[in-house]
Amino acid sequence: MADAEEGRLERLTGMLKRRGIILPAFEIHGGAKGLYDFGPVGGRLRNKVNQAWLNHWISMGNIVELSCPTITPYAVLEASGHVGEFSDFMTNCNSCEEASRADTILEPHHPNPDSLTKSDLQQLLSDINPQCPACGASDWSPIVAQNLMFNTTIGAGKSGRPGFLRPETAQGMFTSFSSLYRHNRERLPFGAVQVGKGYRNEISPRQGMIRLREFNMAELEYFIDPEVNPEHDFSPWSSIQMNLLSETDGEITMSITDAVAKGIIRHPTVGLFMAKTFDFLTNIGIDSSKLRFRQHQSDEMAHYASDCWDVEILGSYGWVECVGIAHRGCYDLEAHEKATGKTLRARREFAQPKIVEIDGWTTDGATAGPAFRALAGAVKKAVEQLSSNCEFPTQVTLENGESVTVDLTHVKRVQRTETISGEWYIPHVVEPAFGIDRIIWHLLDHAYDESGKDGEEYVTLRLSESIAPVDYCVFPLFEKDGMGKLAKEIHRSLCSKFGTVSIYDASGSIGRRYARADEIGVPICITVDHQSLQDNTVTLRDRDSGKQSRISISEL
RNA sequence: GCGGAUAUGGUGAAGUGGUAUCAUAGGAGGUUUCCAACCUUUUGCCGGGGGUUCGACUCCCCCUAUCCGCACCA
Repeated sequence: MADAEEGRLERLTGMLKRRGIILPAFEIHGGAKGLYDFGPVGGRLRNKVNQAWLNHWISMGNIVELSCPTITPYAVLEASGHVGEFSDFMTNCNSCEEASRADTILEPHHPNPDSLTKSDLQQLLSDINPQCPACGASDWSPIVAQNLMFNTTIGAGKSGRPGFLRPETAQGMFTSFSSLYRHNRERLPFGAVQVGKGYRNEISPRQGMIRLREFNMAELEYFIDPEVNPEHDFSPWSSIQMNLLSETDGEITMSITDAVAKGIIRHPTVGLFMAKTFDFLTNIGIDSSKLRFRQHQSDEMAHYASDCWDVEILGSYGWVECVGIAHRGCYDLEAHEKATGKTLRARREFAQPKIVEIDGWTTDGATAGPAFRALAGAVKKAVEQLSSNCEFPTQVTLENGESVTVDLTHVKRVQRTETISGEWYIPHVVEPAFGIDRIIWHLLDHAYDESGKDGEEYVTLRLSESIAPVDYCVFPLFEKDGMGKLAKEIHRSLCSKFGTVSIYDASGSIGRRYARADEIGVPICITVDHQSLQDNTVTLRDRDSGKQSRISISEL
């Protein structure tokens, strides 16, 4: 990176701190790695970005907002695969306090200890009781899962259950599937969104806002029927050329519309969310020339995913992944189904009901029960597999390999016609996942303009009006002669409007006040001057053009 | 986690074994009829903990944080 660029990064970081936008957290106690504050200006900025994001998706009409806990029971993240995929099992030597990976110290005693569950690993550790590689003792503390998730205990003492701070917001939306399904009148497609905190105990957070231990994320889970070919209207994006980095075609410039038509984007719904993500990011002020979609390589994707595109944004740290849009198949709902035994499915009605002739056998509980006792259940399963022309008595083989003789007194003929009107299936999910902090970083990076006027050093933060943290600054040209009083009245009246933030500033020269406002990206400055006292008008000064216009106070 | 560098007002920097200088910013007052002007005045700093020393911001050790490589990044 060029030296000039590095200097810019330092000046930008300094400005963000000085102006109360983004600051290292807990700094008076020495700070904490990977944790940042959004300050008096940044807090509002973050909130507006979150709101813009929520509104963007909820306006689709079939997407609802959820808010799930950040504290998550162990079982939930075990089902999702995070415990297994995301952890190392650690144990401490009780003699020398040295921490070791349980699978590593058991390697000589098991072909693949990495594949064991926690309890199996604990069992093996207790059985073998290997020597500590550091001190030679054989005294190990119980195995604990240690991974990128922050673990905690839900409840106190012996009744406490293990849990984690969530590493993503998605799982709460999967576990709420039944409620979502009912709310949406059992009709797909529908989606759920959630903005909130996620936590990952990164080994080494870096690059300021880019890798955090506690971060703001925003995820959308969009549930679809895999057998329905969606007909999305891509016409709004047909003439917008996007930068695509395709797995097969490399770097190309093409509209989303064409990329879906050509199959480069493998699923139309993934394409739709890519297009809508592009709209969102450019609407809030990301420079579209510094935005690209990068398709995951097949070996880079999770095994269950069929297509995944990252949105990468170019900023002071190079190209950074800020959004991931993944087709996750039925992986997540299926995983929670398996773990809980609950049904997480949607119903699909057939165009024509299927008529099924059932002709076979089942057991007669009154006779088979006493006859087979504990085996009766298995016998019933086996009998129901028999063909309709079976003759009794007959030998059936049970699940456990045992063979029993079943005669006619144990069974009943089943003959009926069933009409099956539909079937239950596990919906597929398309998941756009946004790193809000990274997006905010790039908004600031792209908006930060030091070009100034006449070559002087002058900073303007050219934030989009939709996310600017402060909407107005109100200045009296001078505080005397009643200008201060009138300006304060205007300021209070603006603040009382829902969702509007105004700053009153009477300190320093007018030029200095404009400069302060420009540095935090205030789009409009309102100045009360002598004429205001005569005719109740004020000047509006536009941040980006510097142009002034005069309007009546009542029109504000 | 490994290697290297760094840590001084809000920000950016200078400096010293005897408590600190500069620029800028902030507050108050004055001046000023619209883009960091000027005058007066004022506020505020040696990351934390140990050690050496009569005395440590300065030297040594540990910790924390920041930056740069490497490793890690579902």
